[in-house]
Amino acid sequence: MRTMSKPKGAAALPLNTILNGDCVAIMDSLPEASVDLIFADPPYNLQLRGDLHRPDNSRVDAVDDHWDQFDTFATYDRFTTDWLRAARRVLKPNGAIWVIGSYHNIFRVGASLQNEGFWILNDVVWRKSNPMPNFRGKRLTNAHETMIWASKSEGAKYTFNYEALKALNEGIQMRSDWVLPICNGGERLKDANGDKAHPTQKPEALLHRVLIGATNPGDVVLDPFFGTGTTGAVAKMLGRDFIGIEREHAYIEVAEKRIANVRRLDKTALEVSRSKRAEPRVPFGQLVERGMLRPGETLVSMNGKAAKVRADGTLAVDGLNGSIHQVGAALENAPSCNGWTYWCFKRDGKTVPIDVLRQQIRSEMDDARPV
Amino acid sequence: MRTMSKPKGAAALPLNTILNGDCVAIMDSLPEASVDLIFADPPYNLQLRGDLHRPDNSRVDAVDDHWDQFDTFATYDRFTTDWLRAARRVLKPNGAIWVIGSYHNIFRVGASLQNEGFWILNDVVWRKSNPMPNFRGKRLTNAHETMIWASKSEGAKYTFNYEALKALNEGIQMRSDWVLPICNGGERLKDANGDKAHPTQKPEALLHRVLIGATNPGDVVLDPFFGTGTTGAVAKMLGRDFIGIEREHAYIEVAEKRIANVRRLDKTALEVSRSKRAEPRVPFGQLVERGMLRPGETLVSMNGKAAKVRADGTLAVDGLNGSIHQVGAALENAPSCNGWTYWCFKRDGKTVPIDVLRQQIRSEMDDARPV
DNA sequence: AACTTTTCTGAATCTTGTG
DNA sequence: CCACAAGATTCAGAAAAGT
Repeated sequence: MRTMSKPKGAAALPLNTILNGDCVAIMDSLPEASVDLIFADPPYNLQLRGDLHRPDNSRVDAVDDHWDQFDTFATYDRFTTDWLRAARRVLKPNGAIWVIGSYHNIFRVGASLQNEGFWILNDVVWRKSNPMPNFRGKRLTNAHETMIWASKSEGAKYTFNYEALKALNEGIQMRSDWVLPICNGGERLKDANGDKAHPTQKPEALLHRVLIGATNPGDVVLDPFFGTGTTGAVAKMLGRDFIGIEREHAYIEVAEKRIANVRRLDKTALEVSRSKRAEPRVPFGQLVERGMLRPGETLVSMNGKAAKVRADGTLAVDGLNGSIHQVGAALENAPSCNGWTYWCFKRDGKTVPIDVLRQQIRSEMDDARPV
Repeated sequence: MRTMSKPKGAAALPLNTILNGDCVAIMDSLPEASVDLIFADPPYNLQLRGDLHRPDNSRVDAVDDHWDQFDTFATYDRFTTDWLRAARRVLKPNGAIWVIGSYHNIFRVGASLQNEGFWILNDVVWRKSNPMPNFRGKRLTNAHETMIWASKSEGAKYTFNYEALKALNEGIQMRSDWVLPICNGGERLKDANGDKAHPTQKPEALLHRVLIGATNPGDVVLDPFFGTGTTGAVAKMLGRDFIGIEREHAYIEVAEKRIANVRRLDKTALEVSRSKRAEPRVPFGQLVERGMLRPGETLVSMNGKAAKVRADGTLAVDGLNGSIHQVGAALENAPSCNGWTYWCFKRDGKTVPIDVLRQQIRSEMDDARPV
């Protein structure tokens, strides 16, 4: 009696297939309130201008695909509202949605989500361990993307596997910031020419965490911007069903081949290998920002040298300035110097190595360890 | 004649004071295009329902102040648009704004910023090293807040002290995710009863990094939601001027006392590492004019290319001639080339980059300049 | 084969001054 | 407004190439 235990209309769901076409039209053709989770990676509307070159003159292969072009914010908002409405219709009352984006689009997406009645549960920051730097030194390294997790409406009973995520995080409650590398290496899909098959392929680790935390085995996961099928691959691996929607034939072809090669995991295989984290690096500047040392304060070395702390975390001593390591090395006329053990500060008449302050910060960071 | 050297209307700026009242009305009363930076920590529109209790049944002291209550998203959007418009008017053309918020309000704030013509430069995640856990285990630990950094308009020349932030981060480009502890301990201001004076006091370390990175000494920083004055305290310490606006008398009282106790840092402590772009431009021809290089002399590149110096400060190599940059770019078949680091000259058998000669000229210029 | 060095690349709203 | 030229600018990790 398998069909009887399923909700009405579920039999019509095209499970574990990729549907080709516009996601709004296709979602409208699916039965109402039929999927448990939606994961969406919509176009970011990057609005890039000219070319960008690295300092070594190589050209950055930017996202200039036609599907990321929108005339105005208003056009993008209409696009967003349209697909969110269609998505909300196919979502079960206790279902949830995850949307990923960058500062180019995520604020518009978030506002639209709220306007359409979704209820935001968390915003989750994907902190990239290896982002592309800012080559021209004109802004901060754009080192993260944002995901929004929302239930269909306020008060809905969404799925949240608290203990599973806590286990993934070595027994500590999972935080809203996730440190994960970008997708490259063997995981990155290539086309026939050896070029990347999709400009913005997401890492499977990201989807792994989302699906473990927000779905149960057997749940139906819909991805309206399927691309090369990371959502489908991870869903299959974790024993969830998926429905993919994608406009580009080329991406579908790659995705189908990819997913065919995925093996559903048995339970024991679900264990994740985890590497122990090295001692986190603490920039000296943080001691200044946090008021542990004051700009203008004098640091001294064991052999009587002295230097002044500046507001940007460098040291200055007659004409010379640089990092704690550089200034130490220069004063000692040595090729290198560990500034952390070289410099001391004075408190209550006592001379204390600044490394003590670094240890203090590290112990605070341990409390926050996100992995 | 102090007033004559000041820009028009600047005399009217109420520097280093806290103005009591509604921020829109007060900003409208200030002269147009008069402040360099705005830091805003607007109400978060938290929409908390009822009380929250910890597992041990103690009550969480939530933000339920009357100033954080908005009926609907539309009401909040109107409020946001109103203060952003007023803020944009008082901002100088090359000024910038920072706004901090959480998932409750930041998406609406970000969309409004874009709608009003601000140009987003980065979104910055403040990752809290010691956030409040999620007691119910129903969501992820809300471990971060989001700041949006935007210029007044696209293409504006905002202030960004790239080198100073890089120095603060021990020589590595500053990223868009900042790990800092929340404000507690001695920094957390208490009222007469020993309770926290303000529910959402921001850490000074956060403002330190913002002001070091996005302002210069002497700049005017406006905070329209001043609260207990973290912005003012850090601005004063770092030699920036501030203007605070706050509705609640109780907060103003605390802030004034707090800021009075802050000492301004002296000038040497405020100096930060500066970008090469700020250094004076030296034409290559000057090296020839001064006899540091002789016409007819051969320059070589690291990879073995050679060119001859001509009397007018251009280089020549078989048929080709032009500036040190143009010839380097042509020889390397590259879009551009920094001739100063590309070309070397020979002295006493050693190969030396011509940039050394430029540095020599620059240091002579420093000696000649009155400090 | 093991190890070191070089090369390559990633959702990027990425310069500034002069004429 | 535009065109042109000077010249400043990158981090982590994997793959490829060299020893």
